[in-house]
Amino acid sequence: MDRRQRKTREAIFSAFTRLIEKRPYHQITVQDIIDEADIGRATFYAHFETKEYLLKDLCDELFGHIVNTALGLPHGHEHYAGCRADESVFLHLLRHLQENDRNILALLSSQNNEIFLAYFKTDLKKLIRTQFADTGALKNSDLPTDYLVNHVSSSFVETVVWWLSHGMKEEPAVLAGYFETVMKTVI
Amino acid sequence: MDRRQRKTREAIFSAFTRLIEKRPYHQITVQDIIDEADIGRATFYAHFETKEYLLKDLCDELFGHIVNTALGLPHGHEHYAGCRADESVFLHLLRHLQENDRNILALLSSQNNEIFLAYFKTDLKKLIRTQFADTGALKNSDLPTDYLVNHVSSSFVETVVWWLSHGMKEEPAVLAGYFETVMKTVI
DNA sequence: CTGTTATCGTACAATCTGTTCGGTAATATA
DNA sequence: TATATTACCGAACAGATTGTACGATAACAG
Repeated sequence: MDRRQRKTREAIFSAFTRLIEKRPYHQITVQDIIDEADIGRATFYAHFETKEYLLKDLCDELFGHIVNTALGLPHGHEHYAGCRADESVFLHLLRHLQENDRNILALLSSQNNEIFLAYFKTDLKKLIRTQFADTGALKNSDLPTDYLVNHVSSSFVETVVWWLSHGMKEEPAVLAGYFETVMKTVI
Repeated sequence: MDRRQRKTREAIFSAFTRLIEKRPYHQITVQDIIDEADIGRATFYAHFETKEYLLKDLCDELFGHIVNTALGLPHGHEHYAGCRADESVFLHLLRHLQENDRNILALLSSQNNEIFLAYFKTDLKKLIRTQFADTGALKNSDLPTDYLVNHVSSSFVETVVWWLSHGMKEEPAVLAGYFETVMKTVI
């Protein structure tokens, strides 16, 4: 990839992130992004068809990375340093979030979180399915697997949101404890 | 309230509902609503400051009504006819949803559901708080009440969405059973 | 019957969108 | 280093949307 392309793409991501921390997603125009990134109009459209595709690409990068480390798969980067073999996937994810790669927490806790959370949940479902459902780690096998996978993923996302909205007062281990308590019937 | 005002307001709600069943919320313009409702431009803005306030008012009407019947409070209407005294609040809500007042299910299952679900969840939280948290019906009192209320509300909303996305194949009683199973640790 | 007011129709400036174009400069490659 | 490629710029464009303003009309309440 051309160095100019990389720089422009990064400038757009960066500008978009900066803006999304300030105001809701749907109040941000392509014009705003262009101004903030200080690039030409045509250049933006050469990179992203619409604002929505920009959002999608950013989320793919952010959540794809986090979920892949949880899968133990490399993603162009080394494995997360503070990882311990014996901790649960959920604690692992929480620790990773706490590191706040690329200000991911600001995005999830901003007024817009619904939009980012939808992408987060999608990636999380894949993780839960391969990590739990496919390995037979779910209790209540009389309930539909789809329902259980969805329940676990949604609940974890909601746990993270609750954590953020209260200022992340709890340690990751404590929060993981909360989550595992309410999930006792399922996992 | 002036009869003309009532008619216009209803025409706007109706047009908006019809549109939202066809395409995503953020792809609907005020212009579209004006055309569909067949009213003057200034008339729309005399009723709603923005599209977002229209959404809010509609949701207040829809979910406020449903949640209030669950609370046993009258809301300008008589109590839900098929109500049985011994059934759980959740089963009651599901039955009420199945009746599909004002095409509420179309809204919740449309591509945009996130927007409506946020309002649904807000109203549901109030219900859960007064119905369970304040009456001491929640187990795990060592976990923060906020966290538990949020968990129950979110999980119920997710259950409804899962139900809708699969064509509502299950009877309300069966679905309520699913929900109560995964909630066994909490309620 | 009379005063009030919701609506209409039209018009308006301001903004945003997505595309086009020729010119410039950075880049990859040989 | 020389050359061909390509990403970027900046300006311009039509089309659509937004929110507001106005007088005229007709429905409404008392």
